[in-house]
Amino acid sequence: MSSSNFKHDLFAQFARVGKAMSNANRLVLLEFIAQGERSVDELAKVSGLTVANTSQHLQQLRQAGLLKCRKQGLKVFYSLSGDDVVDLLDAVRTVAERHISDVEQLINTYLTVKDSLEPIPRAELLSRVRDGLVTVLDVRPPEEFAAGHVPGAVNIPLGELEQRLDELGGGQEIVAYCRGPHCVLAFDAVAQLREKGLKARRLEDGYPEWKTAGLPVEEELNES
Amino acid sequence: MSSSNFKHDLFAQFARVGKAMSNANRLVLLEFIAQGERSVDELAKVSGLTVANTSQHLQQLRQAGLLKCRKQGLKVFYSLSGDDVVDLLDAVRTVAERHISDVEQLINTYLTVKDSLEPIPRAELLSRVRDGLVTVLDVRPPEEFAAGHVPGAVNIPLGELEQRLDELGGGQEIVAYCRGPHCVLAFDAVAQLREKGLKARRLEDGYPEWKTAGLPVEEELNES
DNA sequence: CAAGTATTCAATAGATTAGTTGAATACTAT
DNA sequence: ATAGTATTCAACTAATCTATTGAATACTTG
Repeated sequence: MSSSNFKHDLFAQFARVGKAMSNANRLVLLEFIAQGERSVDELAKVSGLTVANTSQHLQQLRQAGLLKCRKQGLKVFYSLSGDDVVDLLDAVRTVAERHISDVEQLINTYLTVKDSLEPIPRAELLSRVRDGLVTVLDVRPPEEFAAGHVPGAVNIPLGELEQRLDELGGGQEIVAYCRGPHCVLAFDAVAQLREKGLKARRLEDGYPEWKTAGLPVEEELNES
Repeated sequence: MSSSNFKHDLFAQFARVGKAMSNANRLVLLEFIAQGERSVDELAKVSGLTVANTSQHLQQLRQAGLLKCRKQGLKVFYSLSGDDVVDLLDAVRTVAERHISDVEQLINTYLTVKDSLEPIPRAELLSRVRDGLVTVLDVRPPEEFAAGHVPGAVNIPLGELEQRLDELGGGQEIVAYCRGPHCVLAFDAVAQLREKGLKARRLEDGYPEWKTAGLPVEEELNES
């Protein structure tokens, strides 16, 4: 039967996408790349992998159709091959969150205060920002912030949060966000702020999701 | 750093979902189960795997949060753990279709006539069915048809299509659908019908997607 | 052209996965 | 109880995947 061959071949192709997402390190890489294009050595640094290993993972992701790359001079920049990849990442996260009990457990164990896990929805944030009711905190590194961020957000990288607490206004609720829905930076930030007695929550998703949803974005050509 | 452990653990959980979808046979099983709950031996039959092997794959899918199961008497019935799994499957398909060139190639090679690949969108079908402009053909087995189908659809399983061609009305355009967006049955049906000189297209998606989209469904309590 | 840097390639060892086989378990019906 | 059926478990081999290492390639700069 030729059709059963077709079917099997077709599903084998789909499985390549699954296989690409079957490794924690590759998912970490994807999450970073979802911020915008990144070079191999940047990715190796942030992921803690060796350069050769990073390169191999990136090639696998590319062959599975999740990434594209662009060579400029010495460097090769990888980026998502389309917005559908962000959707795919979110679909994976959603299923994992809802149906794998270990995920909920993990998040609960990590966050000392249980309700800091309640994230604020995107739509709600926008209106509250306009009303000046909340301070939006972007805890990503300045480079990422400069490439695009939620309008009106204050950029304080996680490492500097403790010293720069005073920039966060007086007692107003703070909404922290970073890369993706489960980027640890935002979790850490919320945990730190709450330790200092401030009202803090996480944004429902991260920057890539915000952007993909077509919500307004601010970009800076010269870093502040 | 406790946070990097958290991050790694969390992504390892997400990777479980990817791993579950990293095997062609498991994807085939998922596609069948997306129709409705199925017992292990049914699934073993349609997938062509041994029962033990099928059981093992099903358990992996369950541990990854994609399936749930229910025991009734001797049999164990597996079903998707939620609609989010249908979304996940679609996200995988979408990425594969758009970004893996082999997929396009495969579909082109399989379908002799190139434009039979152009599927008709769901919304368009509904209005045309109401106007009586098209005949909708459901090529799934009668049991699946009985469990739910697109309103007004004619059920002719693929094997009987050749003998029952006369039931498909006079020269009207035929829209075939079956399980999922890439279920081979629909491709085969379109190919067969076109060979006989009939106007035939595929529905954009399959029955699970139709149902998940909240579109009207017809169910039969006693099979026709 | 030579030196230096970013990336990829190739080879390898250890871990993980897929599918097979045969036996064990859990339930039903006689 | 006993026989029969559906499913799962356990053990095993072959194949595949991950991370490491060291070398090769491609490009820029002096």
